[in-house]
Amino acid sequence: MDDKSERVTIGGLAKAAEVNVETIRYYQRRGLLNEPVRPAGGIRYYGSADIARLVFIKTAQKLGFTLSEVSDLLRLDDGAHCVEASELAARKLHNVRGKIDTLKRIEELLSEMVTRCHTQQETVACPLISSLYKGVGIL
Amino acid sequence: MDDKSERVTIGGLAKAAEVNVETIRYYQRRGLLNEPVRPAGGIRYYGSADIARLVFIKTAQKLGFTLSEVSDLLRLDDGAHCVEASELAARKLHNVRGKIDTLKRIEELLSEMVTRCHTQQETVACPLISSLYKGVGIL
DNA sequence: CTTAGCCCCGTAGTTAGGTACGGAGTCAAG
DNA sequence: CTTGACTCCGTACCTAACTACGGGGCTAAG
Repeated sequence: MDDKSERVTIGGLAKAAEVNVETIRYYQRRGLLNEPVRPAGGIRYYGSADIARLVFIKTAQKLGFTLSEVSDLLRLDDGAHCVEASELAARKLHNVRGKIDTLKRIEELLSEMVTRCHTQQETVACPLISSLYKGVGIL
Repeated sequence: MDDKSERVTIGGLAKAAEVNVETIRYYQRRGLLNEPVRPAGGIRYYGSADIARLVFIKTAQKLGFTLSEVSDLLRLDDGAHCVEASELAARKLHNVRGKIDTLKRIEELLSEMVTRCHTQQETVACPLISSLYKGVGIL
């Protein structure tokens, strides 16, 4: 049980979680990660729970949660708030679906413009530039 | 030909293009819109070309172009650079498709998590929270 | 015991795209 | 000719999530 993942310095924690040292401090200032007690003029030591917490944060971020939402999720991590947590995720999911729809519409528009530029037959002006001046309807 | 869209003040231009006056000034500072000459201690007047330019900027932005890309597009608007413009759009399209793929993957993950929380049968811990601690593979 | 390499802490800067503020000058209606 | 709305200009502030810097202290290896 002499695990090296216990008793690491902030630099070791940063390496283990693949984040910047400054990022860790930033998370501490934001209250996402707590600062271990500092032994009177010494340095702070971190353990595997801190690494796990950083993994949690990074994962949630990858899924599109903001740091303030990550705070909320961490507060809901007490074994009694699964419903609230999943509601938060459901809202995020809704939000993600909206973004997908918007991006699909953009994809349509862009690919049509690119195609028209490519198959430029009789056209005088650049179809892409003209479209931008004309504006796009739904968006 | 006494069109009101000629000779409008910056406030009128802002109203016509539905942007903030400060935004117009910001675009001028960024070189996206030029400042008409100011008649010695008087005020500047704008015309329909300026409105068109703002429409162009807003449309390009909606399609996901950054203001610096919008600058590029405006520079390519001389009737001789359709190819370059469409290449820029093609890169953006590629980029949009990448974003869609990522978001679809996120959608999958989130909806699975939400479902597992909802149909929580024998599980002890919240499936969502557990997943966040475990991390997600591809992303 | 020295010294290189960390750690601590506070503050400031970065990117993107604006938004806000404030004092001085100007324009147009009444 | 006054008054109220608007313009001009510079500078500062905003969000989000970091990233950088710098002076001073501590720690571990040789």
